[in-house]
Parts: sequence; structure tokens; C-alpha cells
Amino acid sequence: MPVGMMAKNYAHCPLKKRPIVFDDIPDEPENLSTKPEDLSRTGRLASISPPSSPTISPSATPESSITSTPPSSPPIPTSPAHFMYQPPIKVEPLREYPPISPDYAPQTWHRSVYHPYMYHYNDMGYHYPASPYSESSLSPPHHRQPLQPLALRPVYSESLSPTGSGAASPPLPAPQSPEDSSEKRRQGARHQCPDCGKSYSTFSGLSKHRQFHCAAGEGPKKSFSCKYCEKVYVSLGALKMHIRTHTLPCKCTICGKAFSRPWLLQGHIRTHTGEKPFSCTYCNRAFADRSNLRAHLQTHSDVKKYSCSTCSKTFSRMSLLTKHNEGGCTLVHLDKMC
DNA sequence: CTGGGGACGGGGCCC
DNA sequence: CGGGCCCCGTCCCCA
Repeated sequence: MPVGMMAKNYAHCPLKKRPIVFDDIPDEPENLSTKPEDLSRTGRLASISPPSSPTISPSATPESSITSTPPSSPPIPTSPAHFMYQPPIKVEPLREYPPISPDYAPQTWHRSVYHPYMYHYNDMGYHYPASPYSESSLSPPHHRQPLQPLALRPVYSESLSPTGSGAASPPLPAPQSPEDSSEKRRQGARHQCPDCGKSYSTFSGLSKHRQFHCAAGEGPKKSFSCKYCEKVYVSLGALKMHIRTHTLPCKCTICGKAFSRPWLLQGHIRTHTGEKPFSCTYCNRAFADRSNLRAHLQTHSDVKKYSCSTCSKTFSRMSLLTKHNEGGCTLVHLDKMC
């Protein structure tokens, strides 16, 4: 969404939440990555090419929009937005993208309705055509697996229950694949703590655990306390991470707001640019924040993630369940009377 | 009041 | 050990 438009739409928002419109924004924001910049990719915004697989024009209907030739370049918004933040991009030209099958059901095609680009950006640095590849799986390819068509790849796991029958409803997410679950990732770990049984994929991980974390073990229980507050951590790394919440080294060049971590800043910058890389499989709604998409997905489910243990009513968010319990689960009140 | 979205914080894990 | 990313969670605001 162009910044100017967004500012207009924020007319009813508190001042602190309104994006700031600049007339003289530099062409390219500073690289947020803390990694050394790859100089070979200087000018990356203009040089990124989409995958050579068939692409889909977002403006066309799914049935008619499959083309064998990719567009010359992703459309870059111009006026009234003078600036569109483009996250650092990792280009992997040798990566194989799954071909688009004509078997895609139209209802599975979607794109960000806010995102002006026809290529979805995911935070792992991959560019895909906006449809039919989406962020809906919440499992970016990363090092785990290449992104697959919706019909093939495992989809987001937070077990949405079917919201209804009928062909109009897209298939609901299947259980998360083992590769996507940190818990299941550990199942393949071969380094197990003899004290508590917890497993790690690397010996160093196990060593860290035994030295600092394992309550059942004999390792030294060092503690690291924050000099800014009362918090105490069992590892220096955790303390350093916490200290960043005091020092806030990552500063937004647009509004000056500071954050503890680069990726928090990246998420914040999306509030300025309107970039919404995470789109819902079911309703096409797009989000700038993965967690918000996750919460949104709950709204598509009849049986939501958080349930009242007393009356079995389910809620999409913990806060709603808390409110429910605090304010008035009638069955709770009945229990208290008994 | 309830449900939902936006923005953000923090700990854990992997590389 | 640090960076990057994940998930979980909270707080606030709004319709």
C-alpha cells in the first residue's frame, strides 16, 4: 500500500500509530542486516528477477493468468509513495521452484490485497509469484524444505478444525510436518542429556544445556544478572539478548523508534511501508506480522485454539479466554457455588 | 462487551 | 558466540 494512501487511511488512528510520509526519502533504506553486505548485489532492488517458472499476474483471474514468461521486473510502486522498503534479498538462482500445476483450485489462489508487488516476499528471502505460493503455510522454506504448491506442501499446523463442508472452503491445514516443529526437530537429535533426557541435535547444544540449564544435572548453575533491571539469566547470551531491550540498538531511520533486535525493526518498518508478506490461505487477507496471521487463522476455525476448561467454549486468543474466565463463564460461577 | 487486528516483546533453537 | 528465525504471548485499539 502506498504510504500516502496509508497515511490517509490512518486518519482515525492515534498520532503515534500513523505512518510518516516523507517527500525526500532516499531511494534505498539502509541495510538492516547485520551481516556484511554482498557487494555483488549492489542495486539489488532493480536486479531481482522472479523465478523463471510460470507466473501469475495478480490482476488477472487465476484461470487466465498463467503465463510462461515472467514479467520483466516486479512492479515498483511510484507516486504517491516515494519509498517502499525492500528487505534484504537473498538470491538463490539455482533453487528449483515447483512448477505451477493447472490443477490449482481457484480458491487456493491468493495474494496480498495490500501488497503492491506481485511477488510475495517471505522473511527467508525468497521471492515467489504471489499466487499460488503463499505464506499461509507459515513454514518458510528456509533450510527445511522448498516451498511447495499449496496442494502438495504441508500447511500451517495450528490445527484449525474444519469450518464447514463444501467445496467453497479451502482445505484446512494439516498437521505440521516434523521438519517444521522444533519439538519434532529435537526428536531426531542424537545428543541426549543423561540427567533430564532432553535431546539436542548438536553436542554443543547439549553442553550448553548441561552447563547452564539442566536443573537435574551437576553443572555449575551460573547466573547473569542485568545491570539495568532485576532480571537474572542462566546464560550470558540470554543476558546479552535481554540487555538489548534496554539499549535498543536498532533504530528506525524513518521515525526514530528503537528496537532491541533487527527483525523487530524490520517488522516495524512494515508499518511504514504497508508491506504485508503473510497472507491467509482462506480469505486472502494479508498481514505484516506472522503472529497476527496465526491469530487470524484461528478465526477461520469453529474450534479455536484456546478453550475454556469449564464450558468448552473456544477462543482464538488467550486474552479472550482470560476475559471469558474473569468476566463470566457461567459454569465457573456454578462451580464456585458448589 | 466481544472478537479481531496491529504492533511489539522475549525466550529458545539452529546455523 | 552472535545472527537470524521461530513460536508464544501481551497490550492496545477499534468495529
